[in-house]
Amino acid sequence: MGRCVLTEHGEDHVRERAMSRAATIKDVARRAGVGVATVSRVLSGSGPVSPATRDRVLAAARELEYRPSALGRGLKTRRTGTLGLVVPDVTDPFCAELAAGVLECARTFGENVLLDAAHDDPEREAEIVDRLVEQRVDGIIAVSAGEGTAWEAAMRAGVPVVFADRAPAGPPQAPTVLADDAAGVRAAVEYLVGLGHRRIGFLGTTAADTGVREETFRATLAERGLAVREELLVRARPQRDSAFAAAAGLLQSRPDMTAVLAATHLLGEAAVLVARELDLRIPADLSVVMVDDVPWAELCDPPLTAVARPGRRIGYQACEVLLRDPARRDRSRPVVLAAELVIRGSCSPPAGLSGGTARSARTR
Amino acid sequence: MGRCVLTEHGEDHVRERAMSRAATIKDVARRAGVGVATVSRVLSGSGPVSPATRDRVLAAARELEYRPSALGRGLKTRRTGTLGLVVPDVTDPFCAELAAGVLECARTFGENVLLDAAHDDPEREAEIVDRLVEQRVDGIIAVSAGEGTAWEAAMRAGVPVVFADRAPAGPPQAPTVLADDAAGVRAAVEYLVGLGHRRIGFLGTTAADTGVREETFRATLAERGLAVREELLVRARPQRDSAFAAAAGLLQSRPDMTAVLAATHLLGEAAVLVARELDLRIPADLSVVMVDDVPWAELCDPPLTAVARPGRRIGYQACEVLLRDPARRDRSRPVVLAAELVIRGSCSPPAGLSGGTARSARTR
DNA sequence: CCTCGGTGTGGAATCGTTTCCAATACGCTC
DNA sequence: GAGCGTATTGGAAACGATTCCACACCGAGG
Repeated sequence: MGRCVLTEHGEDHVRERAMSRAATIKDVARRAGVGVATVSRVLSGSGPVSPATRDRVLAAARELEYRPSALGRGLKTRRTGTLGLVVPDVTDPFCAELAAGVLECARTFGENVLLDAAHDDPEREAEIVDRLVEQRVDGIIAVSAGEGTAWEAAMRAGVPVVFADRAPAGPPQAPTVLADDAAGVRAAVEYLVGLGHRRIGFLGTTAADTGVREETFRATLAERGLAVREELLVRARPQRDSAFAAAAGLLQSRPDMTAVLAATHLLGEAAVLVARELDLRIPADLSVVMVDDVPWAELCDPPLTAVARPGRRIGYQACEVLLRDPARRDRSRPVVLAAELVIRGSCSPPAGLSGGTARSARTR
Repeated sequence: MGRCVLTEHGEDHVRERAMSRAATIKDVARRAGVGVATVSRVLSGSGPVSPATRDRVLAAARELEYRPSALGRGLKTRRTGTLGLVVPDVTDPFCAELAAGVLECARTFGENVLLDAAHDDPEREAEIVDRLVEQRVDGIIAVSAGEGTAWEAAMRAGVPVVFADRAPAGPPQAPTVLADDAAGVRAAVEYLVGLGHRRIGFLGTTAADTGVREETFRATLAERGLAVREELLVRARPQRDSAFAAAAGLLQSRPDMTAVLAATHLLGEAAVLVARELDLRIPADLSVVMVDDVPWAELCDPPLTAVARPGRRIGYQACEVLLRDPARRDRSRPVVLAAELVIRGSCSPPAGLSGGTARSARTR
């Protein structure tokens, strides 16, 4: 038939593609000599089909390289097989880990994931949600920054929402999956206090998400009979430069502080870098604990003690809550996943206790 | 009208949502007393509409909280406003950075991004591509692991593909955006040689993507008149444990090696950790350079000298190539973005030259 | 011989948009 | 006042799937 039998198949494809566009179910039906309904039945595995017809349809589909269109299907079935994931920032290791969890779980359900980053901007977040609704996603998983209004709109539009890692303050009633930040911070503070620290600093953010961390910090100190010294609590905006400024301010002006708890890995990074700049040795001059056990914690010298929050599992579970058993989704309180204090080398008893050298915080 | 004027609006919404499902263009048309065509014209801004009608339609749309369905629109226009992004692993800082670039650019074009991770598994990659084609994405950006066959299928199906960061070996002819790995590695090797190093190790991977790095490593050594010593070249699989094993093997068995180039940040991490374990001081006993300037490079002690590859810009550009001017996309050679050697504190002249202390590589 | 209950099968409606095309009305010019 | 271009507008046909419903066929039971 063709001049070159070996490449005939390939030529076929090229010609078909080049001329008409992608094959539709109608093309398959025609080629197999059956009706579209039958093709649909074969491909979706529903309804009775005789083995002979099935084979013909399957063959036709293969020959045409037929791929059902998610658009056509979604229009009819009202499901897109896609869900939305909104995070503050993909390059944040914690968010990335969470996203990996979502991806992993979504995959087991055969769902796709539409990702976007809101950069802690409520307005941008609202716009993203709008677009996700427009895409008719089957659900949204959100590490939310803004207030609830955007999410309320989504839920009104019939799109289920699950919050991950951060519980929004506002009214939107939606299932939530969180890390047990309180327990983590409590463990960290108690660890420091147990080592003998009395003047412990706190680096937090103005964003809502470190709120419980700060509260727990205060509460634990109080429980242990230690006064909370307001001048040791500093808050930064969630940007890198702001974190630095905050850390610099705290470390420079409080020479009697012997330990610091960074409520965020960005703040932990800032603390480490500023300490190095100020020639403060960790842990001899300053003990450091950080929330979020990002990969570099172990690479630091000394390796950083940190509160490990299970980002991947949070993402996985959030996705599971969203997709499994949507009926039971609405009632039920937040899922809380354990956080764990990973003790490494960045904390020691304070200088006075251990007999270490007096600290030298020269401001060059 | 309502018993409580203040909440009437809200009740309206609830009732409408609870009963019927989301408003369609037909609902808007009816409410505004116009035809669907007119609504479409108003909302998409095409065609002439009288100001009065426009206002009525806009009002109706607002009252109904109407959101056009991307499904219906996509079916008709053959564009989904969504593109696919396939990376090896979202939690990898470089991939995350690249993804952020894609997100950023896609946003300026009003496109959504469907993300998935192939985990360096060609089979999985093929499956992902299949799903993206089924979703009828407008294009795919790929940091590909597998051979070209999956990508060929996508392109046959009419989905444009752009490769980012890695050029696939196979036949699939598609635009590509790369970092100038060769220049980066060359700069790194020359830097080490310039410092006086003669016995330089290389940690690479079995994956194809470090191929040019190894070649350039060899070539640069040769140019500088240095023999390439095969026993100093080690390759690991792209998993963490394999990287460790490779680093351990190299550092332990080659006590005369004075510097090492890690072709990957995972390998750099392994090198640093193994060196610490072996009580090798960096840079006194061993100089270390790594490809990919991940955030922790600066946090290391000493901070790591690294080849910075512009992940974000690669992603941004890949997306731009995909979306802007699709005609000119096909011809034209790969876009190559500069990589830069960022010199920090992990390299110094070898011990023999600088008069440093003799190294003590005890294997405890 | 005639119903009856299945089994396969195809036609046609439907999902929510865009867009072509025809129809209407309006303001001019001649 | 007729003719005509132009500004608006609505109806209807796609787009590509699923699915309801009707129909044909066939062996069994009355």
